[in-house]
Amino acid sequence: MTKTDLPTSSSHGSMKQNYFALKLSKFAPLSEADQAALDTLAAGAEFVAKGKDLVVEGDVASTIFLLTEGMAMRYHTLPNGGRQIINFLIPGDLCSMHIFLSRKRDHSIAAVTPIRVAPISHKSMAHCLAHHPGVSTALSWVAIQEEAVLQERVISLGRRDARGRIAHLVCELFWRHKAVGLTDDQAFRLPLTQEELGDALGLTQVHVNRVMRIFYEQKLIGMEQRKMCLLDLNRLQRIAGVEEDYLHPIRLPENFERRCESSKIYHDNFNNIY
Amino acid sequence: MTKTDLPTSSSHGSMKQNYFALKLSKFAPLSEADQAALDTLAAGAEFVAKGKDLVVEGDVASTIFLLTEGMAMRYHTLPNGGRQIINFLIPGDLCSMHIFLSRKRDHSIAAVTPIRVAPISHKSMAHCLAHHPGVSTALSWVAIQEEAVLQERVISLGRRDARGRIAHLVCELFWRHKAVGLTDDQAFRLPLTQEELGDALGLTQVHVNRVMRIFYEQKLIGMEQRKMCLLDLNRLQRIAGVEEDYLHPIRLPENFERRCESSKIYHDNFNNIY
DNA sequence: CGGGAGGTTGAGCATGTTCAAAGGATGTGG
DNA sequence: CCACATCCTTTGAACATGCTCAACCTCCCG
Repeated sequence: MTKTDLPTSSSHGSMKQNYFALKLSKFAPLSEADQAALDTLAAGAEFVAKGKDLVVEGDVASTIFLLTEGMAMRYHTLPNGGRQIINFLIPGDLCSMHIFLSRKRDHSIAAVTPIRVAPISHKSMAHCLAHHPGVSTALSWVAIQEEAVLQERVISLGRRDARGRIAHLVCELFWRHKAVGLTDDQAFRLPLTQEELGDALGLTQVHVNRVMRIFYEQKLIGMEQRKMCLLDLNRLQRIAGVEEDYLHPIRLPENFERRCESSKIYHDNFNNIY
Repeated sequence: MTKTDLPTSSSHGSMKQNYFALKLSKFAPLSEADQAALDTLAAGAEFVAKGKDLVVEGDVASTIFLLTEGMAMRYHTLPNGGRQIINFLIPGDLCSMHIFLSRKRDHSIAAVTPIRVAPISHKSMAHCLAHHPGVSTALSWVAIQEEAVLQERVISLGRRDARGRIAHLVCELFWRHKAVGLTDDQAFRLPLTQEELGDALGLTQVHVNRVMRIFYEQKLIGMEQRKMCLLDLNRLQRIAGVEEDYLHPIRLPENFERRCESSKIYHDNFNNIY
């Protein structure tokens, strides 16, 4: 399983779907030109083997990566050997533009499955942002949304028990996959080991197993061939401790249109920093 | 203790220190004009009583608040009544510009002590960003740094035990206070109850107490009159699981100057969203 | 002096951990 | 195509960290 096929797209067609463009389009209207620009960015996708580190410290001013296929993770290794997975990346996600902030070897990004990433130079990113206001707007929203997800993780780790954490993570990943069209009804590909889940949730692999076992028995979730199916979303949400009318942060904010005026966004920001 | 004096500035002078400007100046060089603009922003500070909610949902497009004195917190309440404090705000911090993303009553901001906040309208913020590139640059860095802090919280909650979490939080708060000149040698004001610490750290008040008790006995920290003193920073860092040569994310990135070119930053971003 | 908020302490308990071993699944090399 | 190796899951039993409940203390402030 090192150089085999990339089991990402949930389905049939072999037409290459641009998940990045799809995701951004949910945050701001994208013109034909915007779309084309995004396709260009995503074009030169390269293969990276499972388990390989994509980003390590030192690459201070290196490239940004756009994940086009497979799953990756951002993680941190503690002095005692423990690992905390900060979050998972799915197709359409950018590998944090802020990595350069980190110090030594902590806080890297690795491929969880075999993946494909499109390296994007700072220059071409800056160019794209400058010339495609829609993209800029959308990316700003993406950044905000990412922060919201991080906050949810804090809440999970701080105040939810094992059941709640697992239920919540599964829901989160489901919503995110859905946002890029990578769901198949209530199911989506979840190629994570129980150990990886544990490292993201602050639990041991053994305990993740036990809880998931119970979830299976209670027909809350189903899993086969690395495909996870949410059999009772409502109950999962209740276990996760999200309100009845819970709307995931991953969605358009209300009065969205009102706020989308024009112009580049991230753009100057970006230029300034890099 | 509802309307008494605000016990913020560690010291002597009654000259009003602009912590916001001080903080930003560590991220980008600020001109006289920039400084003046920041002073204007921070000018109309209003009093808010301890325990009062500053920001609740619904204030979608309301003002931003700049904390000038005292301590506040961002928190979330779970359906079961539990509370997770996402982070603490100290003088010079902005109350997240992204609150409008949240939904119902979850995720509010409250005053932990009596505080003073300067309300900033979107318009004046936008104006400031547009005309003061240095401010824009610095604010971008602040946003990045905040995300880094959030990540550290995830790591703490996920993979550190009670001792590590407490040691880490205490160090973090120390560094942040130091960055705005609110430390007095190894000491700083920490007006948090053990319950609040627990709610930030995913622990119970009782357990926070027990661990801190041990820290006192081991002469790791000292506390009197709500003033916390780090008696052995190195050992604390080791307990927190931060490397020997640990440099807090809160600092200028290496090759910083190289990256500071010019121009507005946050600016367009901001205009677009609000 | 009395009330309240916050800190301290104890005893029993529970959720989740550790260690260990065995049982699939899957892919590789012979 | 089988056999082995590896990685992942499953399960059990003992243990431990941190929780709950409950009481008491202490200091501040009115």
